[in-house]
Order: sequence, then C-alpha cells, then structure tokens
Amino acid sequence: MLPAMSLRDRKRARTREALVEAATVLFERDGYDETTIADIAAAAEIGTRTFFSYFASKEELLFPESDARVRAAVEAIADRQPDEGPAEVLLRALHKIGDDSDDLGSRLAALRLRFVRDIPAVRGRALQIQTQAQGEIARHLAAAFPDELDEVGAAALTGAFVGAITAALQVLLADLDRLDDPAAVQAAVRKATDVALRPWFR
Amino acid sequence: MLPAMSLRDRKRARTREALVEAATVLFERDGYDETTIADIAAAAEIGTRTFFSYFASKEELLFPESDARVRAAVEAIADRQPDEGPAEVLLRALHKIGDDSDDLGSRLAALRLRFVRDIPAVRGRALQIQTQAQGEIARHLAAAFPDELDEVGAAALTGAFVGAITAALQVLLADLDRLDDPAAVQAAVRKATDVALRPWFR
DNA sequence: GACCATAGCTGCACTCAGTGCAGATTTGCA
DNA sequence: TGCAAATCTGCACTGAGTGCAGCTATGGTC
Repeated sequence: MLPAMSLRDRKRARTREALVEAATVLFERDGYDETTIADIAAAAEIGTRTFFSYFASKEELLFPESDARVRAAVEAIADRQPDEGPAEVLLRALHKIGDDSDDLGSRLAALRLRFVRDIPAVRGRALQIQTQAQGEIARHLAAAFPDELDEVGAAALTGAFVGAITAALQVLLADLDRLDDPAAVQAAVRKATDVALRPWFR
Repeated sequence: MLPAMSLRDRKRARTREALVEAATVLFERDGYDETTIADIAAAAEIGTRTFFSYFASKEELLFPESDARVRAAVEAIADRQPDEGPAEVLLRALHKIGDDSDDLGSRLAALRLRFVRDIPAVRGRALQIQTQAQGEIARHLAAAFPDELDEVGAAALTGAFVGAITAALQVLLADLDRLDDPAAVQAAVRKATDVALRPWFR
C-alpha cells in the first residue's frame, strides 16, 4: 500500500486519521450528541464542508475500517480446507472477525460499544453495517460450497450464526459496565460465540 | 378499547391515523425523501410542530404498530403447551408474527418493504425495531423455560431463528420486483422460514 | 350552565446535519 | 514552468428536530 500512495493520497489518509482522532477526543470529552461536525472539522483543521468529502455522516467516524474485517472474513472462506463443511468454514471466518475485531484497547472501540448501546442513530448504523457484511459473507460462502449451499441456504446459515452470537453478546455486554476493558469484552465475545454455537458444534 | 376512550383520546387516535394515511398517499406519489414532514402535517391538517407529538421522526410513520406484533408473540409464548420445547414455542411465536405481519394488501406494508430496501434511514430503524423485539421475545422465552434456558441461551436461540429467517427473506425479496403483491411476499416469508429452520425441525 | 386546571395545539426562533454550487488552491505530470 | 484535474472551502439553502410561550379545547366540578 505504501508504493501506490501519491503525496495527495498520503495527505488525504492523514487528514482522515486526524478526523477520527479528533472525533475520539471530543466524543470522550463531551459525548456524541454534544459534539458537532463543525467541532470535529475545526479540531482537525479542515473546513466543515470538507468533512463530508471524508465521511458521509457523523456515525461513519465510529466505523472507519468496517470493510477490512469483511475482507478478512472473505479471505478465511477462500482458505477453505478440503475436509471442512460450510459451518466450520463460517465459524473460522467469524472467529477471524471476533478476534482482531476489537482493536483491543483502542479508545475508539470503547466509544463505539458505548454509543452503539446508547445512541439510536449509531445503533442503527451498526446494524446496517453488520447486515451488509453478513450478506457478503453469505455470498462468498455459497460460492465456496456450490454443491451444498444455494444463496438462500447460505444466507440462512450465516444469519443464524451471526444472529445468535450478536444476541448473546448483547445480553452479556448489557451487564458489563466497563466497556473499555478489552479483556472483559474479549471474554464476552468468546463466551457469546461459545454459547451461541454450542448447538452446532460440540 | 372502545370503553376507556375519551373524546380527547378518540380525536387523537383519529389524527394519528390521518397522519399515517396522508403519509402513505404522499410517499406513494412522491417518494420518501421527496416528502417532507411539513407536507404530511399539512395534508393531515395539523401544524408541523404538532407532528412531533404523534411521531418522533419520519421513519416511525412506517411502523405504526410494531409493538402489537411483539405482544402477539409474547402471548404465543405464554400459551406454551406442556409437551413443547423452547424451539417449538419460539417457532409458534414467530409464525404468529409472520402470518398477520403483513397486514396483507396494506399499501403501507408495500411501502415499508420498498423503503426498508432502498432508504438507509428506514432500514436502520427497521433493524433497530427488530432487534428490540427479538430481545423482548428472548426474555419471555427464558422466563417460560427457566430450567432449560438462561438469558444468554434464550437470546442466542432467538437470535439464531430471527437471524436465519431475516437473512433468507432478504435474499428472496431481493429477486422480487412486485413487493406490493401480498401473496408473493407471504410465500417468500413461508419459504424463508422453511429453509432457515429446516436444520432445527424435520 | 359557568369555571378552572390541565392536556393538547401551534407558531416562532433556533441548532445542526447534509447538499449544491462556484471560486480559490494545490497537486501531478508534462 | 505551466496546465489540467483533484481537492478545499465558503456561502446559501433545505429539512429534521427541539424548547418555549401563548393559545385553545376538554373533562370534571360546583
């Protein structure tokens, strides 16, 4: 990625990071609703108008690399071993997301968890991103198992796994007040995956 | 419900219906984004400001009775028969929703399907409503099976069912251009439920 | 039937998200 | 150095949504 980066692109990437960083600081200090886009743009030293050429909305700031995870999951599916069934491959792909997913210790990750719980607009966006990711994963899964799965079956299987894990995780995180403790969150993710998928594996 | 309805309450209910009806007409004619809240309020002959004492946002107009369905599902769980297991009861509850869910032939239902697919804000809201409903159903399910299920397990089971059905349905509806054909939609719902839950029953 | 407390309705002024446009600035490349 | 394209930015605008203050209608009371 370093090679094909013109000065223009590098500058743009730096501004993008500056925006996320500025937003993180302001969100932590003032809260989500209390921070305006104008505040964030000013802190990152760009014009308010320019913000919208980097992020389409305020929520997007909280999900700056959502597609990287999908790519990781898709790669995991491509690595399918001959002896694996659809469920095993899918499980491996989801673990890939769950493991590195929480850029452990990232302040942004903690904010994200909190705001997904507390701010409707953020929750809505998170659910949309998840739904879309789920769809892409299902498509790739169907492609990897043309004999065993059709599009609908792959979607159902993926939806079942993701739905079960997400729902279990939600309950577990609800009782957790320290959302900024990476170890605790990680443990909750593991337990949720464990409980949710027990009916399939074991 | 007729008894405990004062004139005030009846008038309020009528205004609420008028808003939904006006919105339906305008949405059909002009589309979602092109219809402003001011337009809708004017068509229902109330002040723009007053709109917000009936609905918190434009999206809510598309989900006027989302809680009635949850209540139906909860009742279905309460009707648990002694010989039923958690999965059977949950299936019955979800069927309850799926059956009457599409106020078949309702123009609003057709609009809802279209807008959930096309308008991000509406999709986000729909997912939120579904997530919340799912949580409530899971809580009641756990309560109905205190020995077999804990909160987390009930959430996982419910999430798996709902996730599987929703994902399957999404694929099926994507290929459907006539979202206003109740029979076709109903058939898709049945097929999605069927495919999604085959692994559990059969 | 008059009276009053309360709930509901409305206009006004405001903040903020987000968009279109046009002009200035910067970058990539020849 | 010079030019075309990409980027940045201010300006003006629309529309969602909120707080407030004043008005109106309702429900119950005397």
